Amino acid sequence: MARPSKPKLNTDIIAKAALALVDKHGEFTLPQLAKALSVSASSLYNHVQGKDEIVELMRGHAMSAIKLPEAQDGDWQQTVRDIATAYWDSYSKHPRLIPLLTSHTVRDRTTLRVYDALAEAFAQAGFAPEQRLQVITIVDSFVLGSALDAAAPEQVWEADDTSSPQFKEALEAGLPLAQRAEVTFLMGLDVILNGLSAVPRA
Amino acid sequence: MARPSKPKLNTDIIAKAALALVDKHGEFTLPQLAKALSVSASSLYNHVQGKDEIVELMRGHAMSAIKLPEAQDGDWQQTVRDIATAYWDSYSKHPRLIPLLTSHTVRDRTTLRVYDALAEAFAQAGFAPEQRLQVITIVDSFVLGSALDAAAPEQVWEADDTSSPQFKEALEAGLPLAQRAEVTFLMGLDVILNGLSAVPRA
DNA sequence: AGGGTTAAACGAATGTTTTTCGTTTAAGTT
DNA sequence: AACTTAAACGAAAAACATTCGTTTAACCCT
Repeated sequence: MARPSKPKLNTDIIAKAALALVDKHGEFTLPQLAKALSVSASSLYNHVQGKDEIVELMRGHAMSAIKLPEAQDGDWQQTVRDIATAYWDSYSKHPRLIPLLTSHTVRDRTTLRVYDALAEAFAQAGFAPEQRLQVITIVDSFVLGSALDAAAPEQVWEADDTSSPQFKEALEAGLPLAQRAEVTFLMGLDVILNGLSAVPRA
Repeated sequence: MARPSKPKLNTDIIAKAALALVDKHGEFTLPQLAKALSVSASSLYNHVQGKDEIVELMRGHAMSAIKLPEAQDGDWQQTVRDIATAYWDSYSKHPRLIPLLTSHTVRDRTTLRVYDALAEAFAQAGFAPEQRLQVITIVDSFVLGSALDAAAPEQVWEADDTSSPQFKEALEAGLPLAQRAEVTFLMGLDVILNGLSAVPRA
């Protein structure tokens, strides 16, 4: 087939199809993707540089859902909570994508806007520039780590005979998986926000 | 060549060589690894099931350095800090390994012992079993997220013209990369420990 | 001591996967 | 109308993970 009247592909179509594969199987290959799009694998290279770029596109797609709260004068804690939650929500809609993202550094604009918004909120909270990068990193690390945790299936922690009773007890008392990740994330976020409010401003 | 008088390989040798490759390049392939060991790729299969098992071996190798503090009666915060720091130290010695680990669930004993130790400390701190799993997860998520942050090269956050002034300011004021990751981790850990101490015990 | 089984290397071969290249032809541009 | 660019394709190259059959040393057992 030669050039079609209407292009069959564009980066958006590619990203969406790849994301569907990752959601379902936790990974994707170019032949798979090409098949899902009824296209030859080599055709993909008319739109992307290679597989890595497709991963980046998926990040952008997953992150595009982020609705950042507009800057508020009032409660910086609530603002940070809103940003971090929106961030986490986007990640956790596609948990199996996250492992693919971690090998790659961020260049996606939507993602970078999150840091902008956090920087503004923390500036408003009175953190000096030197501290600002640190507290942003702390929140970012926690969000990412929590999302990874959400990605891992329940059997992450398999206690065995040698495990401490305190650990086994905790495992048995744990919430059902469905809520666990989100509830724990929200609790951890509160813990961090609480802790941050006690940090002396340089 | 037939069977050699002295085996050229064992799982330890393989893990160490693979880890060296990952430290240097962020990934590894069996041909690469075989070459580094002056061995044919197929020979590796006499010692491991496949590539996945090599990743698990690397996890074990990286984690084997963890020195858990023996249970202390006194200060649970210090105990948790010691555990989390030891955990983070092990991870961050091989930052580029982490992305490879995140797609895999944990079965390594050394790693599981960390959760045992955390469970004991939090039990001592008065957290009920239902809360215990949550606070463990919070700390675990933060450690993992921070280690990932350490893996990302400095250009993680590349401000551009559209970035907020508060963010650019923060980037410029940031610590040099060498210390940044560790200092920020320790600060975040303190923030979390502080926040946790304020959580009402169920 | 000898005979049989296991272990550990190899090279060759298989089946994927990622990527490149040349070809075709439609769309857009001057 | 001619030229350039864009978007599909198939063929094929390059790299990877893995399997298999072969060789021979080491180990175990009468």
